[in-house]
Amino acid sequence: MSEPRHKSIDEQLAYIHKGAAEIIPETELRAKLEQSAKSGKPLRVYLGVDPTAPDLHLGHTVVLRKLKHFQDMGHTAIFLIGDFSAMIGDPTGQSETRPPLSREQVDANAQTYLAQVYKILDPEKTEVRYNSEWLGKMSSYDVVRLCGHYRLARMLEREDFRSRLEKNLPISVHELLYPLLTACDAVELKSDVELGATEQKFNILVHREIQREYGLSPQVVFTMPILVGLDGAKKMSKSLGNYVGINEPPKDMFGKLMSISDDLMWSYYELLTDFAPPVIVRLKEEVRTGVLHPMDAKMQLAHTIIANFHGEAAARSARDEFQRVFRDRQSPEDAPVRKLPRGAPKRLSALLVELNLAPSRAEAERLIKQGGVEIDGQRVDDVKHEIDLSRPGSRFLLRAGKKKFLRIIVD
RNA sequence: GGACGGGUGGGUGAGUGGCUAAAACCAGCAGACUGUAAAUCUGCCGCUCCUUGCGGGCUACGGAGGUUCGAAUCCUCCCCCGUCCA
Repeated sequence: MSEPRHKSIDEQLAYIHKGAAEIIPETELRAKLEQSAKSGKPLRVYLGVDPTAPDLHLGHTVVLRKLKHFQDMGHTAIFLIGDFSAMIGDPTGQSETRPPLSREQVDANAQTYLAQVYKILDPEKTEVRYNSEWLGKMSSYDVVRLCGHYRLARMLEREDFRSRLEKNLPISVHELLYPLLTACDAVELKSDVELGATEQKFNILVHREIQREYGLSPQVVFTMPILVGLDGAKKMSKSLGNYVGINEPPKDMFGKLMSISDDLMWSYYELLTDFAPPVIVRLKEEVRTGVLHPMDAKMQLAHTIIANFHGEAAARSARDEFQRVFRDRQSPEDAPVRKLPRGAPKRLSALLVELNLAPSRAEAERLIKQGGVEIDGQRVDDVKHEIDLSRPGSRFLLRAGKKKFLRIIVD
């Protein structure tokens, strides 16, 4: 471990502050930073995740990026994989007990998870832990003791529980255990700061209190806002389909990012880029006064985010491609290629389903009828249209809807 | 354990024997307009077959049986959720 080059406390705080939703208590963070500077002992900062959704999207990166900020300043970033707590599942309103993940599943998930996380964090400097390490060893006696440290009334203060009680929705007892068990992580890790999205605030606060119960110096609660998804309304999530995956091809990322609303772009600037706050303010002002076209601001945003994950060159080519296809209305240069076996003519609608461009024949036909399908730039709205698959080597460009292109080659 | 209320399409939620593939709203999709933005307008929105027609078939209102020419709607049993009482 090389000696970290500490910035001044004020500089650190300013850097850390960007995008933060809440820091509780703020004064304690400063005190801890000062203490750390004095003793040369880095702060222990952790982020806990359930390894249940191994495909990361930009929403996950908000908090990861914050963890990286701490790491960049020489503090210890701890990435905690909640392999044990995942089987309880964080209360979500429809919570069910999930079957425990097998060791193999956990390992596999953790590997794909980490591979993605390391696109942001420095693998050399990241401490990775699994909470089955200690939670798996607890006896029921330990659990009872743990529960003794917290009151039901406090537990029911949680917004999610309260609203479910009000709405007469079910709350399972095991859900109450989630914040308590994960508190053991904070105790075990002796963390100074715990990061999380705002929806984790309650849990992290419980962790803080339990740490105190166990005689530790309580951690600082550090929350980041939830990233709003592409629809501009709901939280970014895979199930809502309003997400940008960090492993997606640069071109897809570009298209998706360009489709966000102008208003939303600013929170993306704040939460997904390292642009300094004053720079963002200036951009915003330029757009407001008409000096900068909002689309150009958005392109810069998309470019910056993509460069983070795929590098500068890929970002640039995604941008060029975007302009070619959507501004200049030319066909995409490198649409994904699909080979089809030679054979009898096939209905276009059947082909769309076969190629996963439509979920069902009915929808494929609808798409065609409504003029959403093009072959080599020509709209095809005849439901009965058949595709000739008899000549080997023949090729055409198929477009289904706004964004989906496939280059078809007959084998 | 008892009393009562409830379980409808991706979501909210109408519907109490046929006119209901099931109102309405939201979400979603396509087209127009654009900056592949937002807003707006138009259309679509269970699956499937073909002769693409206000066409045929199949599946669908927690589950399983039953009554009926006909059931999301009535009956029986079961499962699940909530409230109150203990």
